[in-house]
Amino acid sequence: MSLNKVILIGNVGKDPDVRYFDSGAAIASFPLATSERGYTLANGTVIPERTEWHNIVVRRDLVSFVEKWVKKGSGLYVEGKIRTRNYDDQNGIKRYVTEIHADRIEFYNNGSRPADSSTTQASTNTGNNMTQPVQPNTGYQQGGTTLQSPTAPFSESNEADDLPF
Amino acid sequence: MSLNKVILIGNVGKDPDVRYFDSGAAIASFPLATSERGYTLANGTVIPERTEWHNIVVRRDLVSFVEKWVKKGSGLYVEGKIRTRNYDDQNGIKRYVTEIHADRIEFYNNGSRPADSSTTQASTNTGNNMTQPVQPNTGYQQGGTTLQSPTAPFSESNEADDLPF
Amino acid sequence: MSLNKVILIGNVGKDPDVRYFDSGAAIASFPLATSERGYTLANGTVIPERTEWHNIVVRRDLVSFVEKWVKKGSGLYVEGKIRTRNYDDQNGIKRYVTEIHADRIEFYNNGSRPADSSTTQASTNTGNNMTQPVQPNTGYQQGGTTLQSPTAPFSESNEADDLPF
Amino acid sequence: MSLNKVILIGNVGKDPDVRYFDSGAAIASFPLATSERGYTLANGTVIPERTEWHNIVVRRDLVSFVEKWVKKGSGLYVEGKIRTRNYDDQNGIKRYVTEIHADRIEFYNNGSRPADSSTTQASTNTGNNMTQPVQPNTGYQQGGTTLQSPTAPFSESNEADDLPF
DNA sequence: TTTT
DNA sequence: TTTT
Repeated sequence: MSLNKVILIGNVGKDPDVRYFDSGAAIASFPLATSERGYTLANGTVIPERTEWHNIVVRRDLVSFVEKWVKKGSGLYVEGKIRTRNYDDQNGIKRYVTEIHADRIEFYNNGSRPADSSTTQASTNTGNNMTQPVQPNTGYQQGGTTLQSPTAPFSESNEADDLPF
Repeated sequence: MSLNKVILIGNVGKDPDVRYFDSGAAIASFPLATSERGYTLANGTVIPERTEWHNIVVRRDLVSFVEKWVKKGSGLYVEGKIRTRNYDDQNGIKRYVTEIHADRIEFYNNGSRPADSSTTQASTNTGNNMTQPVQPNTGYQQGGTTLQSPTAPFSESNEADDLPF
Repeated sequence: MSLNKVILIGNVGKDPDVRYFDSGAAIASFPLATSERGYTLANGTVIPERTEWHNIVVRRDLVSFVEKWVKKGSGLYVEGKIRTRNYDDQNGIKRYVTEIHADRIEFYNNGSRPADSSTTQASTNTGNNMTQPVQPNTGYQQGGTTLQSPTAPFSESNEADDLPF
Repeated sequence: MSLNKVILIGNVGKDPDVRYFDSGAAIASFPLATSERGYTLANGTVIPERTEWHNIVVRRDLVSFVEKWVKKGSGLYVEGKIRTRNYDDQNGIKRYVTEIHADRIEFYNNGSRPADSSTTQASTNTGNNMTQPVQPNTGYQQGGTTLQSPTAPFSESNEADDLPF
């Protein structure tokens, strides 16, 4: 009986870092900022704006989407789960990093049109013989039965799960 | 083992309808629109934009917040649950209406400042000796106006925010 | 700027109804119950348990998963969006039905093992040369680039969107 | 334009740590485990069960609820937001800790009755002249103990539930 | 450190 | 390091 669900809307702090492995697996990562606006209490205390930075990690078929479309400054909707991994730093001390493993990423309109969870899947599932827009109509999500093709066996994606980042 | 959770971001279709009852109870309701943007398929088929209208229902202490701040056109973040009620129409036929009973409402910036789930509760808890902004800094959720009582001033809660634990 | 997101955990009220169309499109639907438990107020008033029924609608690649695994009584985690459609009843009166269009379905352990959003996608993305378990390890979700195969063109899935159920 | 939302269902790893400050502020914290079940890939690779530990932090009026009811082993539903804070360790090196600041906590039935987001608020708002159950009927959320004031008894809010609007 |  |  368990659920681990994260929903974020925020802005990308810098261009994604994308890495490919010999196994064929790939991983992308980038920082995403969410902000709480500041306010003033009744007693005059000023609570300043506060920005939270999230480490977004992307695997499998989401990687190519991120590599192609996500840039510094992009406004994104991200769904995923929390994962904390640990590693030993240069002093042999165990350190922890918490990341958001994304299952779904959508562009969250920078001023223009609305986005919706439904549209996303639809317009995503294209990208073939269609002329690509300068910005994607929508987003992307993990999943899909056909990922298990011989050229991208599922086990690889999961081996990547054990990589130290 | 049950969960019934709805998260919406959209725009208010018309000014809320607010009703008060002899019992002291109050209820507010208004339509909220969420939109999926349209797109064009690879084969040229045009899928038009689609707007979904949700009946938002508000009770208890959220009512006064809605009455005061929510207007036609307001951009809102709404959390709640789905409820379908039925009634007999003029022909004695049972009819069903599905509504979203809101547990939490926040203003979702119309172009200006960001909002965050945390800020909301804070700046909501106003209504005392504080000069009211023209638009609320934030939103509201079920429960909690009385946090800003003299015995538990809000600033204290926030001082705790800086404690190393 | 829009979001329409529903998260439900509940039990299936009866075996899914599955329909196939000449276009190749398919649709499955079933009722899902979520329950609020009853309680007694301080003044002695008894608030009884309340069950909410949701109309779950499933399309595309989720259909075969549902047809194969989902049964009356199944405990499910469902993510999706709200959609209200209308039709004219036998008296020519416009009637409305609100449905949850599922983007993701997972089995939510009936007493046994925990489920998690991540696991789900993983164990789902198999189903090839693997011997099938009596009950799936997990669930399923919409998406996947390769859905747009010639035998299941995307436009068909969307034509189904206009069907009266 | 920002959202930072976490939804967890899991089990408490040890009894909460509760601290009170001179200011009157209080804070509670405890670890919560979510688990992904293991599975076997088509190629025979065994992916073991994986447990994720979350640091839950609770403030304000949620603290007393946690102190009273939450124990090691408790099955909880937790809603909140992600926050990462940093501090300098004994070697003067900056370290980071990511925590989930809870806005809402509910008991998630250990085998028995269902829970629902609505019920929660209701049965929570007790703590007056009512005999307390051994385990709370439900959960709690930020804000709102004072709803059960004489001028706004909870039963009234619920009578409104039956009004045709 | 929890649960199944 | 992003956005407003």
